[in-house]
Amino acid sequence: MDIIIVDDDALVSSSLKTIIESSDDCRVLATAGSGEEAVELYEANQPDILLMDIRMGQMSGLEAAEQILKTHPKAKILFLTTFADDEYIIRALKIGAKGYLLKQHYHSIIPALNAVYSGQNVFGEEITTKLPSVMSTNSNKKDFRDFGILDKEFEIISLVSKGLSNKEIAGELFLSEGTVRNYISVILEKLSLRDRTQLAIFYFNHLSDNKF
Amino acid sequence: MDIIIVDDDALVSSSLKTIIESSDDCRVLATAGSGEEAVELYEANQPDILLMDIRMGQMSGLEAAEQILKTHPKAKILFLTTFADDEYIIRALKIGAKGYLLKQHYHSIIPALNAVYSGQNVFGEEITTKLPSVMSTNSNKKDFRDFGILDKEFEIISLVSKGLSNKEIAGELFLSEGTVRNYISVILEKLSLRDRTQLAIFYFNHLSDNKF
DNA sequence: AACTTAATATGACAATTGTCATATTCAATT
DNA sequence: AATTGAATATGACAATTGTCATATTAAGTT
Repeated sequence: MDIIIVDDDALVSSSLKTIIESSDDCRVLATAGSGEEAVELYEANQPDILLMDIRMGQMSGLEAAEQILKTHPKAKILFLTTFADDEYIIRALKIGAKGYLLKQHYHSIIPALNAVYSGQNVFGEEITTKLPSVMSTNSNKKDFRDFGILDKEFEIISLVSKGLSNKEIAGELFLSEGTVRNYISVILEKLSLRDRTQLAIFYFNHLSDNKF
Repeated sequence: MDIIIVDDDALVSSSLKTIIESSDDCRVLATAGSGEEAVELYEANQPDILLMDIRMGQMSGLEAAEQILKTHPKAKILFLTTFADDEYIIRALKIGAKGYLLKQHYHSIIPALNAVYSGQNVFGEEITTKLPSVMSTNSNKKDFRDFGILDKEFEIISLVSKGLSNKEIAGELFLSEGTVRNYISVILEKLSLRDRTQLAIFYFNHLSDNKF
């Protein structure tokens, strides 16, 4: 299958090229260094797959993709980036990209290309867990520890996230209401949040311990 | 890589087996015909990938997956079905499945398996186009309508669930702060909730726990 | 024109919430 | 015994929130 690689870092695109051409049935038709160039090269070469970085100079990969898909709705565009950014995922999906990989996993690039070529959509491991409204099954307060959240604080967070008021939480944990308020105050500070509602939302976005 | 196939239709699983074993690096360790059997076989064989139908006799593929992932969080489970149903997508993602394919595409099964094996998540063509809508706020409207929630109210709910204050919501929707308060008051009444935090929780619960 | 309805707004009010500075208690450490 | 440091508490305060009763306005409808 024919592939075009787009990345503003020439080192990246050339090593990608090496990796990809190590597979018999992959050919790299060209490499581009910008979104504008990507559009041109796509027109000229009509590759099976366009493998493109998202963050680039002036025209982002997303914009380039949008433009290409406008004239070639069947184009298979696969994004490749270092970060798993929620905004990007959603936008990439909306635009109609065939997937979104992380650069780190170079050994999984070839299988991903094949899957896309055969009509599938492919997403890097970390992606699925980040989809809004979708939470991974493995619960962990490790995430919270990363923010310096203590066990007791975590307990309070999970009660807030069940919808309890301060008074109710106090009753539940045999603390005074004021103490609970203090805890929450500290928690919000640590997580740079403003109020208990944002806290609950944060909890739901980071955890899946949810049984109500 | 080692694979176990689960489908209550023996014809399907045997033809899948044939397809998969046509690839040199795939071995089918076993085939199961029910969710219960799938759990047992997984325990016994620890395959690299479990390829499983969603709709089956009494224990659905989703339930079986949930159970397996409880004890084997790293299990790679790939669903395979005839329908692209929103509910299923959400549920499968939430559980932690590695993907979701459509039975129609025989030729793309092997590439998909390879991609999953190498750590990617794979979704059939039709899936991705649905994902954005599934993730977007629109998808839940229906659920909320069941509670008599109007469009305008839903808009406010989703802003509350993003962590905005009344003032911010007012700014966003060009309403007065008081009006927003009134709206929320009505919403809480309709959903029998007490405050905005419970509302956000309710919202998130309906996103992720969307019906079994 | 008169009537009705939906959407929006206001003001008053109490309750809850979050912040902060300052205790108190108790256990561990020196 | 004295000191330290956590966990917990208190009170004062402002801001936010939720409730409610009551306008106002614009858009239909009769």
